[in-house]
Amino acid sequence: MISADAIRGYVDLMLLSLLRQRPSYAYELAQQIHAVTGAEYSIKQTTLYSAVKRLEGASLVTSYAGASESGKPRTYYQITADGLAYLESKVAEWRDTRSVVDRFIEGVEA
Amino acid sequence: MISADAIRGYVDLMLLSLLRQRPSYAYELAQQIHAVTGAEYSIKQTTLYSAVKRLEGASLVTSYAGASESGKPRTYYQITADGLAYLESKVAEWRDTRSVVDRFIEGVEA
DNA sequence: TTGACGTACTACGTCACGCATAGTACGTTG
DNA sequence: CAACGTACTATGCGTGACGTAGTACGTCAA
Repeated sequence: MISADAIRGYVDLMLLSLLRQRPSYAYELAQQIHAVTGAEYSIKQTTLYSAVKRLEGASLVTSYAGASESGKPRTYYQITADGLAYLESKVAEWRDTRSVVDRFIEGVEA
Repeated sequence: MISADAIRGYVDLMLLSLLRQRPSYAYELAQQIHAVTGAEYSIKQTTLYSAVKRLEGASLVTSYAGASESGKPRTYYQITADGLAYLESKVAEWRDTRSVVDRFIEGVEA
């Protein structure tokens, strides 16, 4: 199980990387995160909705109303060119961070 | 340059992994972090002091007064058995998180 | 002698993010 | 007709890294 603290700062990266594949809606994004992490992390509803709003506010995604198979219509999110660029910069930063943290834990048994 | 957001949650891990080698004091820890990260991350004084206090409060490190070559005496920090165990669990969590994030960014150019 | 510099801290406040808690609302299905 | 899954919104909290600021001590150069 991955804690919220451990994943903090990478929710946006996860969401944008999923939206890079194709437009999606909140509920599906949550399911995909659950699946991709092998159930090690389940994003909370509030986290997810506030994250997509944040992304939309920053023009990294745009939203449009789409039909749902059942119930209320859903809001689909689509990555923008800015969002893609942001994703790429975050990925670069992630790779830097990863190599730095790895350098510290060399030799630590776990 | 690694942002504070990217490193957030891993400062304790960095500090404990340094203290695993040998006892040290705040200023030296800051210098080591600067060096190990290749100057990509410089921990701020306030961050560092609040972090070691947090670690001490959680009994993950203990402190003792030691002489300094110049100026005021310094506080040395030493990792405890609990601290070592905590470090190992954090390393395990880091490895999980790392593999999860990597899974998301597969195929993203940076 | 003074003042810049490096070292060694402390106090206080700010901000963002992930989450807890709670509630609304709609449609299908048993 | 109630339970369930889906599709959200509102409010507030805790934590951690940081900004800003100040104290204090010693050395060294001008």
